[in-house]
Amino acid sequence: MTKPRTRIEDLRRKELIEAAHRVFMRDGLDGLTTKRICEAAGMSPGILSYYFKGKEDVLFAMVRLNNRILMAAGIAGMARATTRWARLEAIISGNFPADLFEPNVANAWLSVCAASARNPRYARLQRIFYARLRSNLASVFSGVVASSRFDDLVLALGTMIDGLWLRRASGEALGRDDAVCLVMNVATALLTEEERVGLRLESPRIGGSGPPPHAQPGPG
Amino acid sequence: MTKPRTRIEDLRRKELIEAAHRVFMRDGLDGLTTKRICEAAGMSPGILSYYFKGKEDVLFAMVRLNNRILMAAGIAGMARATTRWARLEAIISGNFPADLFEPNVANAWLSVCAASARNPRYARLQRIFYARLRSNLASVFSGVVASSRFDDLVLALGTMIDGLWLRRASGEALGRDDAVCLVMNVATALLTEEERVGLRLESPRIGGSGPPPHAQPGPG
DNA sequence: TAGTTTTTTGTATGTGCGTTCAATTTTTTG
DNA sequence: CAAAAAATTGAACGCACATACAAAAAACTA
Repeated sequence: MTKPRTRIEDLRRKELIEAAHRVFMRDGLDGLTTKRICEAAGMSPGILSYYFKGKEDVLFAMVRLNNRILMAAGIAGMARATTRWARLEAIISGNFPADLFEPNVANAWLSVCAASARNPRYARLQRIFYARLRSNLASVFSGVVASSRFDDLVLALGTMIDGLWLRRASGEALGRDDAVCLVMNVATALLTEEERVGLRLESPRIGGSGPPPHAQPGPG
Repeated sequence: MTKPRTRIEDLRRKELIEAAHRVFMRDGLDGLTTKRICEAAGMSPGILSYYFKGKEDVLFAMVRLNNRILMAAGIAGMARATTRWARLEAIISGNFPADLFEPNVANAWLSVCAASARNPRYARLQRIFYARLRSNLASVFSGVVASSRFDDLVLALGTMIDGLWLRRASGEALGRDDAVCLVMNVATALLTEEERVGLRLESPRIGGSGPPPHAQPGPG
């Protein structure tokens, strides 16, 4: 045993991370200061360095929380999917959670994207997300779409999802339903008639050796 | 007459803006400080406020320069296009200039996107760019593609271009040629056979009442 | 309750930033 | 060339930030 962590320690950590997340959503990555975080948590400014090594630590934990929230929001629809096509719809739909696909959230995510170019830890989180999307789509397409075309398909859908989030950050872009619709249209157009039939007819293998049926909401 | 601008004044302005652009590309938006800008221009730190009202002014001018560079890089291919299809290819291709579709440039652009959520001036520049892409695509599709489908088409292509730039910022994404190829594939898939034939056969109206044949490279 | 540890506070410190400005150098003018 | 104007310098200022830390408060223990 190295450390006997107290309950209060974990609690304060969580409170600070959640406070950071609130400030992050409200003021963006630039407006995120230690003082504001502590203020939002109802604590004294010095408390942060007692529970964290520094600001970077809180930031990283906060981005992870953000990712977890985005992911959790998307899982719901997956369970009800009984065909591959429905599963595809659930994945796409899960990438645009109704209450999260909003300008401020999108902009926050965008800031992290921009920052991850010079921050390996963020870049790693992002890679994990992309990999999960790919894995989810693989569970839909494998056996129906030729593997040679699979890469392009994943890339096109993923890129489009990213682009829609990016535009959402500007505030004047498509809303959730239109975004889902657009991606589904593109997916439909990219598939052959034969493939579309295959996706509609076959039942998905649930609980098999394939990847877990987790939605992959939000691009980062 | 309000101001008798000297030659040296315009020259220094230009030098500072270009220096800012270099620093911007090298250190990102966060690493862009007045000191570094002046240093890159080979001048003293105080010079900046002599030629500009403040840092924000240089920043804005720099983003405009960045846009102008991106635009200029894409015009080339347009002139040689003789069919609508070739024009479409030129527009898409022009959105990924060979020497500019690089991680650092993409990341710089991404920073501006993120910042434009809280900066009306940046947002305005971005809107102009989107409008121009739409206008360019309109000159390709009008008369061949039903206007009811035009919006979706523009949106899909524009979003995909944005997404590819976003991913390019991470450094591990598609290169220029693959990006162009992917967007063209999507464009092909979204068009009907009839429309594709129409685009290939008809000659584009150049110098007509349509929009100018300017490429629209880079999303912002 | 008295002693000990844990937790919280508020202030202090150092750093880097944008900006200002009087002094200095360079250029222009008569 | 001398006087005036323009251009440039480099140091100084105020500010906001992340962080450190001694003092105070609270919680726990025996």
